[in-house]
Amino acid sequence: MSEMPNRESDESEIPSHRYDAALADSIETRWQSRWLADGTYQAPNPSGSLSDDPMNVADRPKLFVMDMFPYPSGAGLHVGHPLGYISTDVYSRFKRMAGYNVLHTMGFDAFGLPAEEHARQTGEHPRVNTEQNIANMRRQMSRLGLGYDERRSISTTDEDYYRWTQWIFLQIFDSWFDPEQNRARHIDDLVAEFDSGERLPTDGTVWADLDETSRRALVQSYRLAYVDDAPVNWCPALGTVLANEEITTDGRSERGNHPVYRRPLKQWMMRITAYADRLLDDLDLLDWTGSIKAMQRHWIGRSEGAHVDFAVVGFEEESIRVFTTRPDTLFGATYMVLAPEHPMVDRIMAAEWLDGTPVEWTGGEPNPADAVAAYRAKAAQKTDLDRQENKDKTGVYIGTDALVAVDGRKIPVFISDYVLMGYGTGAIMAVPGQDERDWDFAEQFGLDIVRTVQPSDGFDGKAFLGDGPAINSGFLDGFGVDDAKRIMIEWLTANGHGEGTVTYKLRDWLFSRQRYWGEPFPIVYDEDGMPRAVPESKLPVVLPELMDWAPRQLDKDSEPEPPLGRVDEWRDVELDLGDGPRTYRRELNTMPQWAGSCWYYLRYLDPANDEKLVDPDVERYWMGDPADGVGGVDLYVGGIEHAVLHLLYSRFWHKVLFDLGHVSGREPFKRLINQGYILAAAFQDERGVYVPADEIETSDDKKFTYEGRPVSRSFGKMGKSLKNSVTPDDMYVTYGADTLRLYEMSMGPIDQDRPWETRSVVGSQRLLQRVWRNLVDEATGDSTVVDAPAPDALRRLLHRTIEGVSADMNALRFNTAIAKITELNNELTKSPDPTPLEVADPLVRMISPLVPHIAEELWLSIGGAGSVTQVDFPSADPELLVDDTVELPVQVNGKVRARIVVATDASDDVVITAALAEENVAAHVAGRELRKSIVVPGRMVNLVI
RNA sequence: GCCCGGGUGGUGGAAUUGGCAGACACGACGGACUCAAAAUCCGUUGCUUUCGCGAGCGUGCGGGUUCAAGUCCCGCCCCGGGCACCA
Repeated sequence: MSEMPNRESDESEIPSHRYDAALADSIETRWQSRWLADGTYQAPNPSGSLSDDPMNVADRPKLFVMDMFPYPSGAGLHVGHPLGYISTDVYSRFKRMAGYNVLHTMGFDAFGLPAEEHARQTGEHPRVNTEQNIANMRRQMSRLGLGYDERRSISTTDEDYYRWTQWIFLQIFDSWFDPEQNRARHIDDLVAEFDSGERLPTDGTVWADLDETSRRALVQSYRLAYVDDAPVNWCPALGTVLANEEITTDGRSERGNHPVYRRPLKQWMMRITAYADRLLDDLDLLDWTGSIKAMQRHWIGRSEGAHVDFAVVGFEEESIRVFTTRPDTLFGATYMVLAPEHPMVDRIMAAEWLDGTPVEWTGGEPNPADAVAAYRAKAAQKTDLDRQENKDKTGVYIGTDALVAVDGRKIPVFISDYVLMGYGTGAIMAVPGQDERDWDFAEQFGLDIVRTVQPSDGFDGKAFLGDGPAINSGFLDGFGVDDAKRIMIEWLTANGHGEGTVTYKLRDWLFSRQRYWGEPFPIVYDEDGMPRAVPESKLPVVLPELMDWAPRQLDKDSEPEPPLGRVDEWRDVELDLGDGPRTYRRELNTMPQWAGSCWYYLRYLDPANDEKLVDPDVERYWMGDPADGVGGVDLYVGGIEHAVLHLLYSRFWHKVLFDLGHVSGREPFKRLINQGYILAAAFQDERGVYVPADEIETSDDKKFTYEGRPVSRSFGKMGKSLKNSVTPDDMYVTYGADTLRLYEMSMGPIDQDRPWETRSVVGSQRLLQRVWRNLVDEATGDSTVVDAPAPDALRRLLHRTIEGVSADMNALRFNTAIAKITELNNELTKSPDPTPLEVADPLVRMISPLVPHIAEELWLSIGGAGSVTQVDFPSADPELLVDDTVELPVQVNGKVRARIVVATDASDDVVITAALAEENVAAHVAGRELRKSIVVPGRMVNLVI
């Protein structure tokens, strides 16, 4: 205590050892230094470099608790950011005290666009700024008392880290997906199977007849990471291509809201579609919320149905393949639609309109070719937003008809933009009777509408989507939808006109970016332009220093140009890949920001290992779960915004690593919680411009003004854009970090959004002040705790509190845990007697996960040994949880009329007799006959008259 | 349109299995202490009614099941989030 600042009162009469912000500050900073020096939060590994104390592992169960790591932004934290971090910190501390070996650390997702944009503005290299920001965030987090194992912290931009990101890429590159075994295997296995003839190439080529270059090209086409010349989302303003997931629904970039154009480009892709079923099915194994599972299921978009082939009249060798979920409605198909950009359109459109072609089918053009060209031009001009807002059906006939195999009918073929090239086969059979979109189109173009399912009685809509007996459907008539589907698929298969199949909305993952600040690919190209892996021994492929790194400002029609192409001496490299030293050209794209965040949890486990990604023993210990073989991080907390991107990519990589034997379980994150956001009042002036929320004046009649002018109030996510941020530093100055932690945890359930109210923070400070005052003399700073037995009632309350707080903390219900602690402390406050050690000791242990600094100080004060972060959490004596007597509410006809106190083990008769003896009960019964009486032991009595 | 959440005092929220609705806190009001203020401590605080005891009403709305419903069932309304011409 000697180093405590002397704040003896002069005129003011504030006691010198009152728990206020200044005292909190001195306690907090002192303990933070101490924890750092002592390595208080270090978690031992079972083996390897962090296995300093193997016995600590041997006799304790493990728990791996993780937050979604942040991007090290330059703006610093506001009080909304650490909500999740405090939750995991409290939970980790509680579990550590409950006997677990807890791994909890924090890293930084530091590659990505904002660092480049900052560098573009300042001329400073991204690495300089990134490292400053990381240092600043580390400082802010440690000031909050977040207990991390700092030895395990990583940044995705560390060479020692991205070396392994590149290594994983090579594992994926050197793999293919075996559909029979439903798993990834090494690419050499594929070559061996081709060599032996055990497997035949799916493209119909004969392996033995291929030369070396063709063989290599064939193998490329099987890899899980492959180069594809595919239509991509090109964003000239950002100078890069973007993944589908990074595009908003109105066709703009999620970052910066810039226009995005579709264009074909050679890009790296990841074959995530191969894992669609496993990504879908294994969701059932996870303890995640329903909504996030629903989002992933929807994103994967599995849909069962059939492929059906339609012969094209006049083109013997062509057939149109469609995907449908309703093969049972084939008898009701009255026309077909191809996507406007479907490659078959040019081959099968007619030269001339047939006589009698309705003029509205021709788009007013003299021949099909002109109609198609005009329609395509018009469709290309529509933005995705137009298509969403205006769902009127448009299209043109291409002059050609197709044959419905099942009954030989001839039906016209249209193109229309309501059919999307990117889903199914880009072509549909249109069944207006059972599809609303087809109905609209058929009405628009005067096409036949045939119902093939009998609508239910009273149905007065258009297309009927429900179940019912098939009609107008030949051999299907009378069957329900499910049976009819099955029978039709059997017929299609038997007659060679199609087969049952499954389609997904999930697309392969576009994996390359034209950026500087990202992981370089460990790939070089030979003179044939074929990608070759850089040998493992040459990793990492280090990102070259580059001052002219900024992306060019490009226009819509320009070629994307990767910044790394400007470093000539890096671009060309001499390597020996087994056939002598040769010159190769490096891959110049970099990986997307998702790459580093796909696997960081694994590196936390064994951050210094330079032999392996992670030692298998260490991985099994922290990730393993012998019970179900699923494995994974025990608790992962982060924002809902990563519901499909990060969490789907990460699961995909983990499954590949699992298939290849590098990890022991099938899933990376066993339990996931999405924390809510902190909302705060935001104010807009009459122009709608946000004004600083901390300069608003509130008049007596609840009107808000800014600089004398009226403003309107709303609530939104705290942040810069709404000008409603509150910084943690302000809170430290006024209250201290423990108060801030306590307030954030007491606001409500962890997964719920909550409005910030600075004026309410004082309630949390008062609790800490009362706890302090119940244990410490404010004038002298000495402990007032006495070693005397607690009164029986207090002892029983203590044990009930211990029981409740343990249960709440286990279930991450920190708000109710705090309420229970408050109740116990209120009893101490009311009591004129000094606090017995019997109560003070467990009280300090109980508050320690929530408010570790003041807990350490009080622990020292009451004579506790060591750090309170490492002692046992108190446990309740079961005998003290039951009382001899219990107070029961007495209801008459369901309304409470009195309360009685009876023995806990009183018989029903005794309870009813006691209830009837109550004056107010007797008055309500009023001599009427008791028809029924219900006694719920320990809860209540209900008398029915 | 479809799929997830949610709706409880002036405010944030509590009620783990159908069993005392409103724990705990903020705010407000009253009191003690003080020359005074702050801080602290004590008390009141869902609405209506009553001097009081008490009584009536009350968990978005309308029905239902039950001795008993915030909780279960049916039908709606509103708010938030996600997806959306996905065949």
